This record gives sequence, C-alpha cells and structure tokens, in this order.
Amino acid sequence: MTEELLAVYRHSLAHILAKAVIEIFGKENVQYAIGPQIADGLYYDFVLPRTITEDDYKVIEDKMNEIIKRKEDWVCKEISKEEGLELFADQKFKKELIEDLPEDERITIYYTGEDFVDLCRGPHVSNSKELFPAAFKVKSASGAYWRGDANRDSLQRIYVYAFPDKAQLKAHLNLVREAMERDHKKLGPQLDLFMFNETAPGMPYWLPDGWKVYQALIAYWRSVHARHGYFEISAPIINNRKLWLISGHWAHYQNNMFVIPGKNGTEYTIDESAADVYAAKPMNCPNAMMTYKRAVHSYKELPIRYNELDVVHRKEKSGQLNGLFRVQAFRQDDCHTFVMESQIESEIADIMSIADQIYETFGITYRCELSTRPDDFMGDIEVWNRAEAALKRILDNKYGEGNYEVNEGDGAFYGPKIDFQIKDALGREWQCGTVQLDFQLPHNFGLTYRDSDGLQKEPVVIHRAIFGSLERFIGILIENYKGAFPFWLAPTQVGIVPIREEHNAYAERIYDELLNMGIRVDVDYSDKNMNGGLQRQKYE
RNA sequence: GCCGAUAUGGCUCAGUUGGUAGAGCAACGCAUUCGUAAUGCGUAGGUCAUCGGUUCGAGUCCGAUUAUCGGCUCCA
Repeated sequence: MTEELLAVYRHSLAHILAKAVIEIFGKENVQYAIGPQIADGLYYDFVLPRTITEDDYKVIEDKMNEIIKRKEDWVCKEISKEEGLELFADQKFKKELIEDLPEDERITIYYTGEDFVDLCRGPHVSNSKELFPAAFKVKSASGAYWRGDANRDSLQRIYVYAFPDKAQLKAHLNLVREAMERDHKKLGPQLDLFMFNETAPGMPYWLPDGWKVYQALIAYWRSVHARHGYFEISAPIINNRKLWLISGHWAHYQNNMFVIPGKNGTEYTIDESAADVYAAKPMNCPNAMMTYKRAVHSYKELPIRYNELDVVHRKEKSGQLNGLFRVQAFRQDDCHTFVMESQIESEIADIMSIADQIYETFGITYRCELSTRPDDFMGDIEVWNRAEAALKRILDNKYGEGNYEVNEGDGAFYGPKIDFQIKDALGREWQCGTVQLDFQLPHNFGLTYRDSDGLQKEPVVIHRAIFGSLERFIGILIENYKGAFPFWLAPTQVGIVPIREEHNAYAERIYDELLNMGIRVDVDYSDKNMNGGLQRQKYE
C-alpha cells in the first residue's frame, strides 16, 4: 500500500469511526469535530454525552466492523457554503469549519451510506468493502481541545491503530508492547539507576548505578570536546533577578522559573520592592555571557567555547512531566561559543562533526531540521540572511540540497537553529541536540571584542547541545539498549563471584587489578548460592 | 493548566455488599555448602499517598490535596 493509499484508508476509517460513534450514542447526542490520519492510524474528536471508557472500545470496534460489512457506497458531493451550513446546522464544529473556509474554496462532503455525511476534502474509498481486511484497533481515548486551544471546547479524542493488514497491525502492537517493556520509567527504578520523590517532582535522584552511567557519558563527552578546543566552566545555580532582567528571562520566561522571593521589611515578595529576589537558572546562557564579559577580548581569541554542565531548573505545568523525558531539573551538555560572524560557518561545521562522532558512538542515526527567521525576529535582517545562508550551506554540503527538513519561520526570535532528531532502536524519533545562533543575548549583555580593524564589535553566540539533556538522553539510551548498556557505559562492567570461601583471596586480587585499570567492578563475597545474582559487596 | 486513569509492606498484587489488613518474591535469623529461574524452617516489615467528611465503625463511601501515568503537537 502506498503512502497515499494508506492515508485514504486511514482517513476513511476515521469516517467509519465517526459513523460508529454516532450510531452508538445517537446522532442528536454527538458533536463530531475532525478526524485525521496519523502515524499509526487515526483519531476523531467528539463531544459526547458521557466519558468513553475502556469498556467502550470493543463496542466501538464491533460497530465499526459492522458498518464496514454493510459495504456502503461513498459518495462525494460538492456543495455551496449555504448548503453546507444548512446540512450541518446542528453540528457546531462543522459549521465553524465551513464558515472559516475562504469564499472561493470548493466545499466537498462525503456520504458513507445515506445516513452519515462528513465535511471532507477527501479523497476516500468509493465503497466500504475497499476497507477490508480492516486491520484496526481502538487504542485509547483522551481529552483534547477544539483546535488545540485550551480555552475552547473540551473534546474526547478516540485514537485507533490502523494498518493495511492484520499482520502489520499485529507487528505494530508488538512494537508497542516492546516499547512498554523498554520503558525507562520502569527499567530505571528496577535497575536502581534513578528514582523520584514527591518532594521534588520531575527532579531525578541519581542512584549509584545510574550516576556511574551519567559520569561515563560525561567523561566520554569531555574527551571528545578536549580535542576541539572547548573549555568547561561552572556558574551559579541561582542568580539575582537583576541578571534575568538583562537576559530577558524575567519578562519572557518567568512562568517557567523557580523564583525565590526576597524580603521587603517582613513581607516576602518577588517584585522590585525587594532587592534580594533570586531565581534558579532555567538556562546557562546568561551566566556564560557574564563569564565572557569579565574581560576585554580580541578577535584573536575567538572562538571562545564555554562548555557547561550545571543543573538548570524549569518549572513545568502540572501534567507535563514524563519520566526522564520531561523533567524540572536537568543538565544540558551546554556550550556557548562566542564567534565573529565570519566564523559561524566553520564553527558550526565543527559542531556537526562532533555531533556525528557522538551519535555514531551510540549507533544512533539522526536527521537535521533547519528553522529559519520567524516574523517576530529581532536584530538586523542582513545578519539573519547571512547566518541562514551559512547554515544552509553547511547542511547542503553535508546532506545535499533538499535532503533535510526546513521549518520556515520556526526559528527562535534571537536566531535561526538546526535541530537534531535522533532515531532509537525502535525507530522512534526524539528531539535532542540543537545548534542555535543568537544575535540578541550578546547585545543585551553588551558583549564586545576588538576586531583587527580596531573597532569594537559584537560577537555572535552559538548555543548548542548534543545530548540535549543528559537526563532525556539517558532515558532514550535505557530504552534503546533495553537497560543492557554497552560495556563502556555499563554501571558494572565486571562482576566477580567466588564460588567458595577459599576463592575470596584470589577474587580480591582480580578485583584490585581491574579497579586499577579503571574498570567498574563488583565482587560478591556473600556466602550464599548464586541464584540471587550478583550482590553488592559489603564494603563499598 | 485541561480531559481521563492510578496510588495497599522494598517489588508484584489480593482485599468480596464498609466490621479495625493478606499472599508470593525480596530482607533478616537458623539450618543447608548445595554449580546457574527459585533448599527448608522461622522472624520482622504496612498510621492502606495526604488532609477532611459521612458512620457506632472506612483500605473500602464522599470531598479536597499531592504525586504518577495516557492524551491535549500530525488540524475537513
């Protein structure tokens, strides 16, 4: 089945889903919104008289199958806006969709049988029998908003897996099960890598074994950067509000910051009346700017590359947290590189080569996305154009023109960026690394360097991370390796288990030798059988 | 934040129509010295997430809170 046919198949099934739900609840009780196809099937959004529960899934599936078996014809009709508004008079979402259509847009509707009609661009099957063997399964039901807007109607979204045939559906369900078994939220605590506690939501505790993995990753990361002229710094975790006012975070990012109120007399407050208001840093950049600013710089010093692994805190809305994938306290493998505009291209090319090397080490493939100037950009448009051209040249050289995604207008207001989407063992994609140009922060902080012509100029800052956050990256690694880390990352690289007491002395000798070689080794002297697996040695 | 779900000893779970908590594994003790998915016997471990309410009585019912999970991003 081609991509196009699969889309038609899934989208047609979405109509079948809507028809089924309407037949189950009664047409007068259902408002149906939209139902597109998605990566593994389709969904449809409804307003229903009651909440869908798991017990309904089977009922819905059965009804869908029943409808398909009717082998009804699908009829497409072109109608006028007025006809549409009349036809969908009692369907508020459809009416809104029609009203929002441009005047000259042709409006089409699709009948499935005579009793169900949906506003739709199509195309669709011409008869339900084309939907056989109808390999689908209701996946879940959840809340959603009309047009993704939290202020508008709350809808119930029903997700359905749908594949061309039963074998592919089964394969996908297996993949889903496999992914569940690999879930780092389960494996992590099971393997004693990390844990969470209610008093610090979204802030991982790294346990001894997890911290070994963490440190192994960092050690590797440092060794790679050492060969590319990077220097590591560390800066305060909390700063006075003054810093965040300069950087713009106070104005634009305050809702995502953990703020420590100051004292105005006896009152605690975060406003100007208290001078001692602090906030935990959500990003490392402002302190990197301060670090640069401590001295005058010559063009001969650039690029200056400051790596930084400090913990950052970002306050998320409740309901947004997700294991290690979305946390409130984490370390980015952050770097702020200060360059002259003329150095952007070569510097980013070097960053790309570092990214290549690091991702390859994990057997991870990735693809790049370029995000360009948004409407509300800041700075000089000529600088933007040159920077975007430089990024394009890099990507063109590396992947060939058109072989990477371009998200027009998706860049940050302070500069264009390249994102790395990495792909794990199960083919799932994750946003990790990012390279962002920044023309704004150096300006806000008044950064300069003395150029060869004797003039003071503003450096450009490149923000970049390759792991993204260590936390998220380790989460991905746990799932990618199913908890079985490669030797160089494994918390325990060698385990020694003497069988009898008289072997203990020899075990100790081996243990010391391995330890001296820098191997992470454990030995189990416990007097018991081997069934329990390796025990942690007592004197650790 | 919104919709939905979940919350019982370290882990996995049971707990019927409300009558003051059970099991297996793990732990610990004793015995066993036994070679790769479970040696035997015994001991200890829980204010049933938190707070409040209903009741003579609540793990069980009601309310609030907190945390966690699935969605809310693929837009006829």
